Amino acid sequence: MDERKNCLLKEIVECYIKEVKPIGSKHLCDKFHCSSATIRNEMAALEKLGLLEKNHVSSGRVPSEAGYKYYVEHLMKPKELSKSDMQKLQTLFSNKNLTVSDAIEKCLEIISDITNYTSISLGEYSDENVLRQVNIIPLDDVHLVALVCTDKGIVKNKQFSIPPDISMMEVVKISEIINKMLVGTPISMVAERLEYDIKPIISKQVEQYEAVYGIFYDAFHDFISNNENIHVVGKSKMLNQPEYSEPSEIKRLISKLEDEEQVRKIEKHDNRDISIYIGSESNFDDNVTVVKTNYSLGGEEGTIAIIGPKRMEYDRVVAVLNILNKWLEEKGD
Amino acid sequence: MDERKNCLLKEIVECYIKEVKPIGSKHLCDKFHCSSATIRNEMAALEKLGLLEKNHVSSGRVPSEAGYKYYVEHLMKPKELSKSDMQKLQTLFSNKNLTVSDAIEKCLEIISDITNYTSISLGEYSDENVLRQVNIIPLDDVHLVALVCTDKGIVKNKQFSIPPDISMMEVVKISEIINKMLVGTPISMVAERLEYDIKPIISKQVEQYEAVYGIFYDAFHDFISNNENIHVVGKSKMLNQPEYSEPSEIKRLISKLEDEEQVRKIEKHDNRDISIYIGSESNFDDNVTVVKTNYSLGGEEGTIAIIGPKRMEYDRVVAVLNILNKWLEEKGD
DNA sequence: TTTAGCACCCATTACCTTTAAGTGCTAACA
DNA sequence: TGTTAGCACTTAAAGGTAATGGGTGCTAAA
Repeated sequence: MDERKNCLLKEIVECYIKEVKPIGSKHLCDKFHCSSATIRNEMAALEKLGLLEKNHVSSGRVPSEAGYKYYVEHLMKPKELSKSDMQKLQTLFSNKNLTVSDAIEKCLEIISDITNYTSISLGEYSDENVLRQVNIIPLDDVHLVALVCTDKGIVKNKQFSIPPDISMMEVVKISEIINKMLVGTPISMVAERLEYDIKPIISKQVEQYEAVYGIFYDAFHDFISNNENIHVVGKSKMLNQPEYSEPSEIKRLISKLEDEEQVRKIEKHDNRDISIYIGSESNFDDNVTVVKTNYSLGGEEGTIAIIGPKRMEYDRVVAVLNILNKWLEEKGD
Repeated sequence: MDERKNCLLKEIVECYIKEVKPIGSKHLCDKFHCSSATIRNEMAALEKLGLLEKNHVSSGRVPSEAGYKYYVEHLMKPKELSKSDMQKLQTLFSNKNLTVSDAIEKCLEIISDITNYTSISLGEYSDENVLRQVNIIPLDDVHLVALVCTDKGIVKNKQFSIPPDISMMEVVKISEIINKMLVGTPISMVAERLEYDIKPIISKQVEQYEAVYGIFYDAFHDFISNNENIHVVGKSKMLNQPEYSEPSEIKRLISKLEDEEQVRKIEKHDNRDISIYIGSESNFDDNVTVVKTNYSLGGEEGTIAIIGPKRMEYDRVVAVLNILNKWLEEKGD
């Protein structure tokens, strides 16, 4: 890989990203001040290295997966964002009063808007959340709302109807015991401590303790199990990409994006770097690239991912995520 | 419209729904014990009545919008559901412990599953919800969670940071005033009473009352303005319909289904009947039919709508909604 | 009122040809 | 030794033509 091959590959990748057509040797003569034959020789070499591909024997060249990878790792430089893109980001940054989940949602919308790709978030409450308090709010004789609140301000509520042989007072009493003993426990540990620390105590003090225990178990369990916040924004954006001109391809992709199980295959990222997973590396679909980064914000942490075609505008996407990352970091601490 | 024309139209509509191909006269000879020429005469008559259409001069017939309408109003009979469909519904009905929004969501999933069409819900909290209590839960010196709870068990929470010159105690004090005065007020009226009944009082008792007032205003405002619960389930189901074989059509539809503003054009229905809006009547897209019904469940009321192609299996859809309706009614009261 | 017969219509398909874009290879050149 | 011109070759895409098949409306006779 000499200097000229690097330049050539860079040119071919970037040109292909723009034009979506296989690149022929003639198109590059001018830029490289040489004849098409010379370019062809170089291209043949790049193909031998596995960085370029042909669709058929006499077609122009297209970057291979390895070619894209080499490009993002060695050749690409993040791009300056346009004025209008920066403005859109500013509207997000200036909005101070968003809740965590709204901020992330808004984030995704803006990403989708300025990149024209699909964006997703995979979030969950972090272990920084410790139990702050449990409230029982009676609605009437048989209905109550159980409220679980963490010190990071995440609040979940669940409604219950209690069996007729249990008095509301007993439930409230137990909530008080929990408040005394479990406050400060990381939210992920609460279920366990409920079982081993609380259950033995209430089994002595309360008659129908199994039923009452169930209420609290459910309330916490709900907190934990609804822990996964998955959002997918801009599903239809991908359809504007020229690679989705075949109905069958469109259906395949849209169905995948609709299917939470499939989306969950995009695993969480584990650091703040921006990582790029191309095609088969994406773990989601061989025809897309997934770009990921991490966030940690107000007791929730997770991954933001952008899904685009393999010929994604990597330089812009990385630039957007860089800026977003900086913002999330400031906001997170 | 004599008896035979009715039969013929019914046959054509139902056949077209199954086959998705224009129906020619020959296909109906056997069933009607007459020659194709006779059928052709009748078809020409039905076309003159505006109930059938031709794609081009020598093609078979296709039901017109008016034809579908006549069919659903005069000819269609709700179908018996299959065993497996009934079983799927049973899994929904047997699940007792669902919250309102989960129940509706589940409902939509099952509808989409058994009809293979897209289903949506447009819900909002009903005026049956009256304010039950407001809680202020301090998180630390400057952060608090405001909690609004209605007697139907709908609970919303919102986190605030309070300005440094306001003490937490003042906020709590005002929450007590609100609890004394506003409990029992329909949730839609709270903002108004807050302005006219509460504000004058606290303006005397609290120094920085504007800021504190803002907190409660925001908390309630959020309750009201996040009032619209829109869910769309099974967007990709429509893509399995043979009418969506053109990329441009697919994009158009998916983009519409993704766009909340567009979906909102499907207006709320106002009674428990099942109503059918075909094509241009749908207010959403000329190429689809929207079937609507109403629900009222645990303090939330709204509309469930099914979006399918105009050649929807009306008889099955109506049957499903009939059963669902019955269940929602039982559960609602 | 129903039917057979016939002329006619047109979307779809298959097949063929042309065109344009591009390649690899060879041999000559600097 | 790297570069280039020239040439034979490949292929997808576009265009043109013809055949096919499913359908119609109309007329005239039963």
